[in-house]
Amino acid sequence: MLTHSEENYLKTIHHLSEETNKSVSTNAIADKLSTKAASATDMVQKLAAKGFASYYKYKGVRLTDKGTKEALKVVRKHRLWEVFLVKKLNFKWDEVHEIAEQLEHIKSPMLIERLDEHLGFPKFDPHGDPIPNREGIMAATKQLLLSELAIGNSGIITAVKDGNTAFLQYLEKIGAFIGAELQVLDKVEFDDSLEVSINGKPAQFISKEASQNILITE
Amino acid sequence: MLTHSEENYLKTIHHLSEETNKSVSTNAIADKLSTKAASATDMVQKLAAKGFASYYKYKGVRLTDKGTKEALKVVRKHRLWEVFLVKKLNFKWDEVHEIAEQLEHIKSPMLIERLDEHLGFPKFDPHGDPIPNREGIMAATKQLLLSELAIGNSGIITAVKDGNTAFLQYLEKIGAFIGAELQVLDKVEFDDSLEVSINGKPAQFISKEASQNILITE
DNA sequence: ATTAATTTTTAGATTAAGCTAAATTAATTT
DNA sequence: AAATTAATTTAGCTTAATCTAAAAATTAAT
Repeated sequence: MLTHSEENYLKTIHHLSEETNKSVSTNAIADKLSTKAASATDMVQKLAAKGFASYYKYKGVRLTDKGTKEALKVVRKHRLWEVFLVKKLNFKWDEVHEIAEQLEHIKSPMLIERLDEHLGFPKFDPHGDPIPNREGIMAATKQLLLSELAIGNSGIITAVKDGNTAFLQYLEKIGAFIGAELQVLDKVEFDDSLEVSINGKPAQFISKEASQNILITE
Repeated sequence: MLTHSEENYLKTIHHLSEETNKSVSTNAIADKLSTKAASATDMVQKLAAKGFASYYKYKGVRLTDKGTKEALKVVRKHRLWEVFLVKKLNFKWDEVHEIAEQLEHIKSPMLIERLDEHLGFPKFDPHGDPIPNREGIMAATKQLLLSELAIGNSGIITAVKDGNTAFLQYLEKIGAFIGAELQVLDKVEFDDSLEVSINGKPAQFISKEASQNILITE
């Protein structure tokens, strides 16, 4: 059984190596966890001894498959709790991280499965990050801002960055629901607004500000 | 800020002295927490040093007002999470204790207030135990099933377990409203039905099934 | 390619929580 | 009331997670 601290280290190592797939330095870990390098070294050696990571002195760490699996379990819990806090308890998306940092360590496989069901098996958390499923598999697609989508390309709306009421009402008005397919038809040079079609419906214009607040996957 | 362990000790001391109002022995605490008396002694001294308890060697502990306040906060959290698990995640009432033991230590006053609201400000947990409010005040009595009430005793109807329409209509017909006073006059051995008076009205019979679906406080 | 600077590890303390075994105090029995 | 039993506390050890300071290895710079 993993301690809170072990889980935090696994999650951090996973996060730091996710993009690059390279081994992670103890200093980077210490920075991320606001602790000291000496502490990170200690823990990394412990995780390696338990088979969660492979580690060579002065060369950094990487997670083993076993370690990755555990890290993804924590990520899954963290992100599901974030969805709960936002969707059910009406927290703002930027208020939930610290509470989820605590909730992610609750140990009960049944709890997390029931929570997942209760939330309707969400695929993304309120920040747009994908939620790993029970097996640790998650949507591989990178999240983009609508504003980053090239002309002619299309994607599915997965989340909004700032979910303030006025913005959500605006989205509702133009039919831009979570899950809707959206294609960029053209960009207006003048104000960086986008001409888009939503679920094949007739074209609409979306302002630069709005397009930087809508998250999609290609 | 209290540690998990400190919170567990406060809760346990509170629980053990709740009925009798007498000081609690370190052995009783150790038993309840499945730990050793020596550990309980250590912690009790620490809690006393921090002003949460008053303790005299060989004489046992009692909580100070400050300690009681903290203990009740933990109890409030525990019981609200139990309601959440049963009402929202469909756990059975006897499956929730261990998960709530973990959830009760999550630190976020805002979280617990939002949860309370989300659950509709419940007054009792799924076991019938009263939930302290934000100020630590709670209904003095535990909820019982009507079927658990002894002959001659009376109580106030506070809730029903399964509130299906047919049952509520039946209750209405016999005048058994929430808040009504109900006295058990006799038990029928044959089918375990109860002869009761409701708000002093002429006697009625309530089936075993119905009596196991009505919650009362004495 | 040495030297200097930086990064990383090791060594040794510290704090919190727990344990066992021994010592002490309280309670019970004769 | 003294002796025995039981309850409680103290002393000293252990583990996990942290820290600081010193040592060692790596990287960068002249």
